Amino acid sequence: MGRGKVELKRIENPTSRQVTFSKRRNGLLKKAFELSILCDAEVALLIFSSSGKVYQFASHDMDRTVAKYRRDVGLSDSSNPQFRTMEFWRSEIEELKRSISSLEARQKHLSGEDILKLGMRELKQLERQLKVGVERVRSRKRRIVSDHATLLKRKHKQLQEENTRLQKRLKELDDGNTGSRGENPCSMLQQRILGEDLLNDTDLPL
Amino acid sequence: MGRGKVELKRIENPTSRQVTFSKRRNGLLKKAFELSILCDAEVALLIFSSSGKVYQFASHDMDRTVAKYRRDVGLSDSSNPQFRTMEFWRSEIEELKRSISSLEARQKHLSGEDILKLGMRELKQLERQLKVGVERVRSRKRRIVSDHATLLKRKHKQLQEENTRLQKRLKELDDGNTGSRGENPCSMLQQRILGEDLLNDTDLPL
DNA sequence: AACTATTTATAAAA
DNA sequence: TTTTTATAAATAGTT
Repeated sequence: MGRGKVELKRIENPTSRQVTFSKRRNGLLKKAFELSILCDAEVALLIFSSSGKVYQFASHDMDRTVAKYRRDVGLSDSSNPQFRTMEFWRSEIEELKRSISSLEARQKHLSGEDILKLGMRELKQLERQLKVGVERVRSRKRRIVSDHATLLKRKHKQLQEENTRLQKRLKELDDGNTGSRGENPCSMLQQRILGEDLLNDTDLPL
Repeated sequence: MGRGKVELKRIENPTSRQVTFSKRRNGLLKKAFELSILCDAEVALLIFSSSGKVYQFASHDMDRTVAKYRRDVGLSDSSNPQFRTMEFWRSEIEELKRSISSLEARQKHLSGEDILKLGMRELKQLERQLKVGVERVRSRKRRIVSDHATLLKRKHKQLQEENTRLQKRLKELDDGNTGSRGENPCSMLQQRILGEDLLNDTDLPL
């Protein structure tokens, strides 16, 4: 990504190596951050410049992530003195994980996934529940639209009133100053400006 | 870098989150590797997918790099192994609880509850998803009924064939032994008995 | 640190 | 997942 391709080997020129390090380090840290957010991943990144300076990113907590890594990869010292306490927590966690599994299963069912093993009775119940959900969502949507329409009507009325007021005032001025006929162009201008102001927050995000 | 800009927040769609994770993970690992080569840096990268799978890159050696990091940064109490473990479990539990909360919230939304704070866009998406769910459930129901009908047809055919066979045999016996005419009541009996047997498991639980 | 011409990465779709 | 394609991002070389 740049004026030229670069081959994958240590950059010999110390200056450009330093510059490249600075740029790419930032890029890498940024991307690590993005990955953790976008994909809900746990990411830990350690970078030591050749001069020994540290740069780091940890989505959760460096120690936690490293501990997790050690657990997954290597040694498990189950002969720990506080093994009992650990066991307690472990079971606590197992229970939480079970809760999550069942919630996730339910979630899938509600999305119509993983329903091959369900019987007719469960399917009917599921369909009923989904219909209720759809109806509630629709109802809420209707309500929002309706509320918004009411708001628009009110603003519209205000606009009309203001408009009438303005035109009246202009006509008074016009009649008082000159005998010229026809619309005063300023009335149109005023109307437009006022309109833009009042309409500022009337957009319904669809 | 793609067909569209993407905002920095957790990707809600699980499929595209997985796809994105896969791509970006590879990208991140590649860039970590490149940085270590090009700039002669020591880089360690740990990535845990939300499903718990680990991916790692270490230009030198994970433990060495982590140890170096601890020397530079973590001189605190957190280097105590027991403290670390405790912290690890604590944060693990907190994260699980957070997951449960968010799953429960999502569940409520899918049931049409707690949707007052959702905007029009979210509501639309929710409705779409619910409709997809309903359609999938209906489709599955249709499939079950259809399969069941097929099964019934097959059994029915078997019954008819068996019936024909039995009647023929009875007629042969009848013709050979007596000159009496009319249906032999036993044929009806046989048919019923056989029928009950074959129909044993043909009930569709509705 | 800024500026672009280019190369890369990747979002969306298949 | 992997491939393809259109675009968004990153960044190499330059100022």
